[in-house]
Amino acid sequence: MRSIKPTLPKGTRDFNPLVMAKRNHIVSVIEGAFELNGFQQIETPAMENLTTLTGKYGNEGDQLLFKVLNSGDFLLKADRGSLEDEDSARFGRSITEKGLHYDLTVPLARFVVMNRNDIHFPFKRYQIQPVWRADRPQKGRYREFYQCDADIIGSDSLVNEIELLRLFDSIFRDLSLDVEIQINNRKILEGLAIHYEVGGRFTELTIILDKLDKVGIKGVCEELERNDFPTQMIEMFSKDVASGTLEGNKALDIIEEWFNFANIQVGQKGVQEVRELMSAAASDKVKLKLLLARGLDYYTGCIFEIKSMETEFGSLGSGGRYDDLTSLFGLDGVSGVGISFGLDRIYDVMTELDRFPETVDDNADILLVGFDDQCILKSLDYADTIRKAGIKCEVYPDKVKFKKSMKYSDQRGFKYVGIIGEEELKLDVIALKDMSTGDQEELAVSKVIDRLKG
RNA sequence: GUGGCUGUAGCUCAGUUGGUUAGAGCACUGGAUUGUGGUUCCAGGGGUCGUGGGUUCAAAUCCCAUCAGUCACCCCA
Repeated sequence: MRSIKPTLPKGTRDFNPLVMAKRNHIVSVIEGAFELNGFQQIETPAMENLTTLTGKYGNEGDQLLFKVLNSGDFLLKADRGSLEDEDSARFGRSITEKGLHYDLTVPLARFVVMNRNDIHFPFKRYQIQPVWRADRPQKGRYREFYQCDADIIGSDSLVNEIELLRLFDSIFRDLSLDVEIQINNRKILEGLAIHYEVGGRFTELTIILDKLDKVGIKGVCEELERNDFPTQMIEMFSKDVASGTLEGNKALDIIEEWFNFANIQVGQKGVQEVRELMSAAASDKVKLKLLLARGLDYYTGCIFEIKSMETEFGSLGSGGRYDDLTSLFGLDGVSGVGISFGLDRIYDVMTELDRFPETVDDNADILLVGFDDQCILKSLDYADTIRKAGIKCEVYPDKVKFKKSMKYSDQRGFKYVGIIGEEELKLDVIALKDMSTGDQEELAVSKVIDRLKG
């Protein structure tokens, strides 16, 4: 038979046992903190209807959705006209109605609306699941990756933002990662857009402004020009950058003055919120970054972003408040705020910095090896006894050359091997070999347990 | 969607100005050692040289196309 070359879809990965042990370590830290803070776990399907997913992430986002071909004879409902017109988007819509979820927040909104009668608000939920994006993969970017989300729905108190900031802080502390928690507020960005007299294009504007650190003032102005922002506005902006009004601690005061002067109320509200948050955050990790614009389209208030202080990497987490997400599904007046941890990037950073505890990949403590069928069966009995004492125990199932089972136990990293041969069987003992020293001793099973527990 | 780099054994890679039967390390199997792992020694299996075309007496090597991977941009966790 001709064999098929084994391959993985682009941007996906297998996780071997060692990798899983490390990933589980991260998940258990995050999950433990979520639980301690009273978040309750939910899970939603890998697939959602495209009507649920599309139009929530902006144009770019919609293009990055993985779509699932309709089952059965999908050509029956296919829009043949669009095929003739070579309109892939329209044709695609006619043969797909499901897609893999792009994040966990939109499914949450759908969940909340569908289950509103059974939910007690404020609803604190957490969710740890893979998400899929049809992006070009590169370092730290995958097409399938895990997000660990904690959200609070149905409360617009800033206390929630404060709690989530603390959660960010404590989790990254527990993972021994030094990060900066950058915060900003979309309302300030909106105010800035009004100040620069392009109120309707504030997301677009602020995404460009956000690149100031990266491409400099010249690069930003060029991009503003390319996107047809008014020349007057660009001049005003470069003047603001030159005078330093958009950076540093004084910036907030100056921007507030603009907002007061022109009576830009959104902006004033944003400044007020950020002030409150900064003073309550009680962590030196939290940094105000006035031009921070990143995050999905649906954010309306505070936005958060996690940057590693120790390595160059994309963001390790993000979050923000969204006021209107559930209204898209017909439920008004339910505001939510949430944060998300990027498991895969945290893994990559921790691997690069070698931050995993030694103990993450601890294997079973003892392997039992029998020489013949009778010995192997007897070792199953021993194994039961040993496991009842809370010791991880495995039985080698095959009758093979002893050397081979020894090699296996060495490779798997067992601390002890329990050998059961004819002699041992007769005396009802196990020849217990300490794999690190090579020492061997014949002991009754109860003594073996004592030894391993001690 | 745009650009750079790379495709040779399961993995990591070497392969000279194009030249006979394409190599190494690791991994795997067997043996030295039939009741003892890690070290060592010996032997063995394993290849459409990404794919298709072209140049040539001759292509892993040169040219073209294509596919795949990867990195960067865009955007994002």
